Amino acid sequence: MLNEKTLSHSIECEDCPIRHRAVCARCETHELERLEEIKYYRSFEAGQTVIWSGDRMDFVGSVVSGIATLTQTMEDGRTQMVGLLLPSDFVGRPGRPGAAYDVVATTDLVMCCFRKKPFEAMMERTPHIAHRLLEMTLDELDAAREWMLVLGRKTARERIASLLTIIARRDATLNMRAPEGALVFDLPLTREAMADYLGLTLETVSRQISALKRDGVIVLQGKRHVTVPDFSRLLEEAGDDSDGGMLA
Amino acid sequence: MLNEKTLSHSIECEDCPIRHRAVCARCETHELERLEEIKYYRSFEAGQTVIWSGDRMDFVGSVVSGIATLTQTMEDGRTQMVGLLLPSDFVGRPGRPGAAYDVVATTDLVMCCFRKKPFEAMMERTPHIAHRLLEMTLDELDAAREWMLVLGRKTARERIASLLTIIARRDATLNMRAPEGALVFDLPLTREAMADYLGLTLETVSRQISALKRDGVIVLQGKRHVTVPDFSRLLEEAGDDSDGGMLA
DNA sequence: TCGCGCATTTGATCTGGGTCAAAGAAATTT
DNA sequence: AAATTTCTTTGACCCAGATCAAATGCGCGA
Repeated sequence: MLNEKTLSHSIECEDCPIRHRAVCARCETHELERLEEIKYYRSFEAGQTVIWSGDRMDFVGSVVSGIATLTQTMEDGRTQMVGLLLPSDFVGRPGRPGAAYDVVATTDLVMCCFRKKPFEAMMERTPHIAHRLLEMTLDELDAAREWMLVLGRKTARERIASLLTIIARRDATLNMRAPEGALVFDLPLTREAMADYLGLTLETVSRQISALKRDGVIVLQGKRHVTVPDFSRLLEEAGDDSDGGMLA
Repeated sequence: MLNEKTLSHSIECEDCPIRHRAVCARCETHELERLEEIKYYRSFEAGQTVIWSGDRMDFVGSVVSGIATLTQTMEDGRTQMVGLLLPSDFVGRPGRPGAAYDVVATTDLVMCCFRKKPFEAMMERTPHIAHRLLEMTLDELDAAREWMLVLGRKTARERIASLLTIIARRDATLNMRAPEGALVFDLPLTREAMADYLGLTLETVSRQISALKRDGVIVLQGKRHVTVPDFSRLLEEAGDDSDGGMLA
């Protein structure tokens, strides 16, 4: 979540449309130049694999634009998405040699990367970076555990609503509220990708989205553009009555 | 996992049967005394709640003996375990005011705690502590994501086998191998607690354990004492052919 | 504009695991 | 040792979601 505290501890990256959440600009300004030295950009097309699970990973970085997914695959082909990477999200495991999951670009993707060795060296010298990373990793851990509840105990309908909730909360166009406090956003995932995230089949995803549409919880224009007329209703459907600070 | 690297970066705590994994004794020995000053022990009986989700949490610490669980509960009573705390596991969220989950002792439990404020202050001064905590949090994140695959895609039988695999790998008596490379351990959880971890009902857990017994994958003496005659067979049943370093 | 490929929807049927119910088996208390 | 409670197993039945199959867009290049 891009809250005030997060932003105040971010690097200002004049090239990127987002601010890196990994390091602290305010406290360690003198480190900025060194970070700039080891920074580079990588672009990927939709569907391209950024890195395969188990491969050596010699960079860390953050998503500048586009969407990527972290997925695990079993030998027989069953796959489970274990993370959704949106702009400003961090990728990489400082101190770990290899990638633990497949990282796949689901839309065209731009990443801002830092070479890993120098980044880790800088982390050694700059306590705030380690603290910032710890903070971010705790956030990811919370998100993963929240998702364990979704996967372990929620019904298909609740899972869809939970996913819509997450996307609504994180989508940038969320600022653009329609009248009456409605939320408008685009689904960044195919039905199949949603199914992989939700532990369902794509048919079930499609059916439940149709059901939510039929029941007036959401309105669909086309297949991807979603309007949520009443967000608290959606939260209720998600089986989660904490509004997470979205509403007053 | 208690590997060599982990132990070398642990505090030697002469009172505890385990070594704290939170901080680095080798590099920052001068900090040991300060840690000792803010250290205290807490005991809990089986079934007792250590802390409720949302409550203010003024300590961090690690499990000395016994087992605790992290659980999330929905308003209607559905619960999902999101973490299993075994001896040497760390509890607490440095930098976060409250507990995110219910922590419940499932057996009699002893914890070695540090008051949070001074611990955090020490973390500020001692880079290795932040690094160690980052490392541990990355481990927990991996475990949580691994479990997302279990909850999202595995069958009931595979889930049971996955849980047995985890317990077998972590149980101390694992060193005590029976002849022929068999593994012997005790289940530290009731059928209901297993169900909460696995996203199943206790009846399904019971049935699948019976099935694994019938098929010779495991042998049960009583309800809790388990012998695994062939660990690679168990891994196969878990749908996970990486042996995680257990076997040569 | 047509036609091809892909994403999505919808239908029909099947099944793994949930639900409800009851009967053991241990552990604990009296 | 008998009684009570708690944990576990097993059975019968049901249903949410999977599977298999077909139709319906929808976008894009020729």
